Amino acid sequence: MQTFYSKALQESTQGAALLFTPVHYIPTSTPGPGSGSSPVPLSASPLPTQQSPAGPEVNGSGGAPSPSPSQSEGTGGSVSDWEDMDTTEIARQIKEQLIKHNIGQRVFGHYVLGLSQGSVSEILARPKPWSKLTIRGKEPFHKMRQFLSDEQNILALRTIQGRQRAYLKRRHSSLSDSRSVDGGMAGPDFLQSSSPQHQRRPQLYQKKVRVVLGPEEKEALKRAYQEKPYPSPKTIEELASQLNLKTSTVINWFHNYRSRIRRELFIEEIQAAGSATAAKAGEGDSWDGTESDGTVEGRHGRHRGASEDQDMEARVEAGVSGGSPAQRNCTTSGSAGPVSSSHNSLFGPPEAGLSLSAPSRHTSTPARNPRDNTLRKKKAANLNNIIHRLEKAAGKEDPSEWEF
DNA sequence: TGGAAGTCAATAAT
DNA sequence: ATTATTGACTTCCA
Repeated sequence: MQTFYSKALQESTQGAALLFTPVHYIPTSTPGPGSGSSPVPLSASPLPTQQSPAGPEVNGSGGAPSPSPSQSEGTGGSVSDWEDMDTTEIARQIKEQLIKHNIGQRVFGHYVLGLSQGSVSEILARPKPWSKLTIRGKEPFHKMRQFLSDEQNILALRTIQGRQRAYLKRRHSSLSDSRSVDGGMAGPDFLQSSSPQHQRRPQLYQKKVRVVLGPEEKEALKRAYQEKPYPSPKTIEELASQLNLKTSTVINWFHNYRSRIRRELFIEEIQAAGSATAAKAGEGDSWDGTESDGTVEGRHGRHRGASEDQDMEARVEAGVSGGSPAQRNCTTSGSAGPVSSSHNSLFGPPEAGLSLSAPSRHTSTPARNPRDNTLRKKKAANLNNIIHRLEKAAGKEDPSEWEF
């Protein structure tokens, strides 16, 4: 039924035209390269989400899981918020389809979701539970579900992917000497967000250089985080100067880190909910058992354990198992020492304890007594974090308690 | 003003 | 070539 694009095949010469009209894509900030020549056909192709409240029929073939339409669940009945969705399941099905049909995340993201490849990767690998998503965050899932509802969608997308590859291949071979087929008008818009374009018109804009924090810096930041997930401006300043980073970088790092840890916790929640069994075993303290000890770890071990690489964490964690941000922050913290001390700092005003000092060299020091230390630190850090959130929630935040 | 959520986009890893 | 990671940025909200 609801095909995303109806734009049937096109004539188009260079295969530029597509079956799909990319979902609306509104470049918020950076007028990227070619923004002038409208890189992405901002076709106002109506968001599937918005127009048809995914009626029951959606369930049809794709088999997208769609629970009973339990009218707007809380979020103020916005257009795209009608019913619950099993985000994990949807993500799973999408991944399955993409793999099965050999469709890349970039194409899928561009034409179906209106998102970048990186965003698609995240959404598919770590979908947040529906209840934690904002209206905006739910949109991709609505689109994905709708996408799954009609087999034609995947077929059309496959066609596009095929053309794209063919085009790129052609270009590659015949364009070795920077031809200009692009000159006039960039090739297929699907190239829009890909790097090749940058190479084609390097002049148009300055490629942003990405700051890459070194292992020591990350290490120090994580330690700092462990002591204080919400550092004061003063602390941030100190961190920045000590690490020789811009304060904005430090601020961003904390934002990102907190955010990513939170996401892990969300994910863990649903997993935990899924398997009540584990609950039994773990017992003990709900806070640590639930929050970040087991599941998150496992998850991560699978997802990024390998890539955690460059930090010593990898090694230390190896002894334990995985390496989620959450876990990392706990595991990592201050190498051997902090264990006990970190405990203090967690509940007391640790300004003093904030030691960015020598990032304990990772080269050696594998996990010494990993399990014990890491677990304890993990719990402590986690508790610290949770307490903070509770404090906040309770509206009784006491700066003297949490800020230095 | 600051934090959270959501993304982008550079780039590292596969 | 594709996917995963992650620093930076935008938007929204309290």
